Amino acid sequence: MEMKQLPEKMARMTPQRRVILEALRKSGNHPSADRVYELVREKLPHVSMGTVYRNLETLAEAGMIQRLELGPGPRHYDAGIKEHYHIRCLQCGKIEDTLVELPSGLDRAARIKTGFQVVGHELEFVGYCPGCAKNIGKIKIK
Amino acid sequence: MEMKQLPEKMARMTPQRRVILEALRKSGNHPSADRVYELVREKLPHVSMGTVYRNLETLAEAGMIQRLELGPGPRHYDAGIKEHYHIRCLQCGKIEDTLVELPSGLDRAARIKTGFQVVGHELEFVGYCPGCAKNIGKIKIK
DNA sequence: AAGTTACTAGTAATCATTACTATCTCTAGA
DNA sequence: TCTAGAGATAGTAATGATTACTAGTAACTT
Ligand SMILES: [Mn+2]
Ligand SMILES: [Mn+2]
Ligand SMILES: [Zn+2]
Ligand SMILES: [Zn+2]
Repeated sequence: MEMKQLPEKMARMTPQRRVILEALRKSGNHPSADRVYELVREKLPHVSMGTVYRNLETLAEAGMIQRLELGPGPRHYDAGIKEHYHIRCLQCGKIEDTLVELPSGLDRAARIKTGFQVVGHELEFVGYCPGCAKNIGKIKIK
Repeated sequence: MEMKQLPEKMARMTPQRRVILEALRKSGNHPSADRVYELVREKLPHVSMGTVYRNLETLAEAGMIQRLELGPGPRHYDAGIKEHYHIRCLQCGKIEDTLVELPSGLDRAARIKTGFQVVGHELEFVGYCPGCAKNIGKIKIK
């Protein structure tokens, strides 16, 4: 009897995959792949960068983590999977959750305006985190 | 007597810069740098990729065009500078304007929730364009 | 146990972007 | 008008992030 326990495209929960998922969950914030790599290496010194990328991809594909594709620079990952938005500091790059709500009919409005079959949306706020904000103006930007 | 006619950081309107701006404006859609490069080369066969990147950056910095940093893949540019949102086709990558409105207090709400000094936000819808939507399901995705 | 598939480490390759360098061009005085 | 910068350019090298490839290992199926 065959039964599919793990999501599509993820046949096995390997040690590497498990540690990568753990690392992301414990990190608290929204690390990029190479930050996850650093964390994972503490447990698995021989892990390869490719394995980290591949598994972050696989986990995201399976809906167990979220990819954050917005903004410039490297991609970031999020252990939180329920929809929520983020704010990014233009100075230091920090990414934090932003618990604001959007009107529910938004995607429907987009479908009506564009004729696209709308799957969803991505939203990111940008600004300066408290720490950086207090220094803006004091520091000369280059 | 010194007088600054052009926006900060853009001292001169060179032929290359002008053609790049023209190309973006005439393109209608939301090209990436290397699409702009193709278009510009029709007028200036000897233009270099670096010039295209540098000037798109400069023009954006000067507020004459908009950079679209959303989603995966290369950066895109937009001759339209008033705030509006976009939708991206997950199949073919096409980017179109989406004329929906967001509640006005949104950035303020984000500031209150996060303590960040909020500069603005970026929003992108994702889905399937009419052309691609009608083929989804018919085609085997690899 | 054997065959099959998923996965991994290590490395090479690719893609998008930025940096560097020598040369050119414009412009503001002298 | 001449000239010294500053600004810009073409061409190329370098970088950063990600993906692809390869040969070997581990796990599942029968
Ligand atoms: Mn989050
Ligand atoms: Mn637009
Ligand atoms: Zn900051
Ligand atoms: Zn499409």
